[in-house]
Amino acid sequence: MATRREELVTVASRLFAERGYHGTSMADLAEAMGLQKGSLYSLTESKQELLVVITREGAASFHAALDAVPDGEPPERIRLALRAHLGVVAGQVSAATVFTREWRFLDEPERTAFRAERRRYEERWRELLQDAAERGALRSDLDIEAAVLLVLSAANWAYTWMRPGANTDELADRFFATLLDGVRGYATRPS
Amino acid sequence: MATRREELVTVASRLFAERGYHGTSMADLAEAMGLQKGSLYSLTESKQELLVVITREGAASFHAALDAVPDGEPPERIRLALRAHLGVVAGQVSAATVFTREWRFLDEPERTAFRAERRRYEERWRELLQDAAERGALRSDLDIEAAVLLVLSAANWAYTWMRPGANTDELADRFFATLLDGVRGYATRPS
DNA sequence: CCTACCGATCGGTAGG
DNA sequence: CCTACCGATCGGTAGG
Repeated sequence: MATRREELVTVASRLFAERGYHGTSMADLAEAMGLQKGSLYSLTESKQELLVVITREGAASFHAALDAVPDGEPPERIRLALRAHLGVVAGQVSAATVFTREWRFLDEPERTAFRAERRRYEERWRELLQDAAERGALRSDLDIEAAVLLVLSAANWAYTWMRPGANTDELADRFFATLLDGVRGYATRPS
Repeated sequence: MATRREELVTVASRLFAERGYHGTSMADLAEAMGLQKGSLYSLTESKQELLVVITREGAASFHAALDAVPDGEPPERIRLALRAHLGVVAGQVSAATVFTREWRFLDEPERTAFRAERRRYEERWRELLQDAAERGALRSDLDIEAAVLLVLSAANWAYTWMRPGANTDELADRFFATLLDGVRGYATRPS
């Protein structure tokens, strides 16, 4: 049973994702909530505050999903991490969209804090690959920076094509298989 | 020697990329041009018209870059196409950003036309990979859809991290190498 | 390219 | 949660 406050955050996620933060007015939000514009201010102190909570909850969701990935063989962990990330995107496409695309309209100091938080998330992916490489699960001459950027590109672009009902586990596995062995498939064997 | 009209389009690209279409006012554009707001209307008929030309020119640039890729061995062509795309992004980061992120604020019917145009561009990438696969340059069991989505993710996400002076040829080659042989590097050989 | 202006809408507030 | 309102700003226009 969602509170009106929770409903408002959900509605704001949807509209910010659809029309952009600056393309959404408080009047739009009020209409979607079935309220008068002035009444919104009993549920939030400002439009900006809604953006803050949506981006924070987005960050928390992505981190939590990664936290839940069990330990295990290095390359397998990457596959599960990819499943985790795409699962969050599909489960909350609007929030993921605001997190990825609208965060830049955060006022300072939240904007700077957000960037630091996102960097931390990307760092976790780098460590995931780094760790796999160090444990000999990846080719010895791997260009880790390029690989990380490739994985993050796939992860960060996903909100643009993700369908709510998509089978993200299967999608993640297909991405992973392509990344793991490449499109050519007869690479130099590891030395 | 750029005309004032051309200057305005360049300035609009930069501000739309920095602050978003709805986050940029005609007053902002006027200030950046050193004009009074009303004076802009001798250079453009509306703010929307600026968005239309920026996104159109962006589409034209990406297509032209792909057109200029010479024929050749299939996998090599993919590498050069990647260089072409990243070169456009680095050469016109602002326009590429507006093209990738702000196009959704196009009014109809331009918005629908834009989507069709972008789909055509993505189709060219699919054909590039498809062709390479059919000519035996890629592994026989390749998941082409996943590979195309991976390449397009890397291409479409590039505007977020690209630095204007970046060596895009080298970056493209590193992406290509990672994509070609994968992160593991001891895949099944093609049958 | 400027000045002066238009009606509409913006985010937000007061008082109930 | 509503009505009534605030000053500021919005994109755009008229007339020069």
